[in-house]
Amino acid sequence: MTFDRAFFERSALDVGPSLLGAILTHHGVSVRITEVEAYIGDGVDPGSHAFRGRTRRNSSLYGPPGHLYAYFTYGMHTCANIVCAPEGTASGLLVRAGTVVDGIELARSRRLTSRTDDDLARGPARLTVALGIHLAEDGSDLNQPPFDLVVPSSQADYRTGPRTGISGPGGGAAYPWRFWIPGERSVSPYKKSPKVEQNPL
DNA sequence: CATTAGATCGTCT
DNA sequence: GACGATCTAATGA
Repeated sequence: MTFDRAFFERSALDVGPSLLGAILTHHGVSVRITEVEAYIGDGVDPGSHAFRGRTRRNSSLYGPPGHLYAYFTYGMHTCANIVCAPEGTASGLLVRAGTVVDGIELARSRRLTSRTDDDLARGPARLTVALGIHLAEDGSDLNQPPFDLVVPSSQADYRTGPRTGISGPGGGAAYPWRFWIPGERSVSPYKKSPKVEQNPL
């Protein structure tokens, strides 16, 4: 065990910044997390998969904190979330980007289209491929093999901005619920200098 | 570097 | 039946 369950029992908005710099490991590849997005549950967050309540797909988002929520999208991509908040509350952090710190050869072999090492885990779907995370692992405990997650002991320097890739009425991108470590080349290139707005919560 | 189009299918309405 | 919490290749400045 490399993290306390209590670490993820808080709101994703609080866990987000403190998770930056964490090391996520899966089947021979380790990544230092450099960018995440918070999604808070059920009815309050139009951008969340759980906005309209519990379904088969998003059910692990309601599960125990510190577990994996993996989903399939755009007909070809799998993305990974870390479940936050107490069990029963749908909240999570989409892991958007990271730097490969171990198993880089294996990561390269999984991401043959990647031209540079900076691109190996830049973007949520790419990161999932680099780590070799499969959709079938949805719901897995990140504190148990083949996963491992080491959370930082101190708060890293970070920035906030609007979430990316969210559309629809109500504008799920309205709030600065994206967190990243400045100066990291692995952060998503999209909307690099977003306007920072007030956090409504 | 910036913008754009196409790919592709599970999930929910 | 419509639409993604996206990525890549291609094109133009």
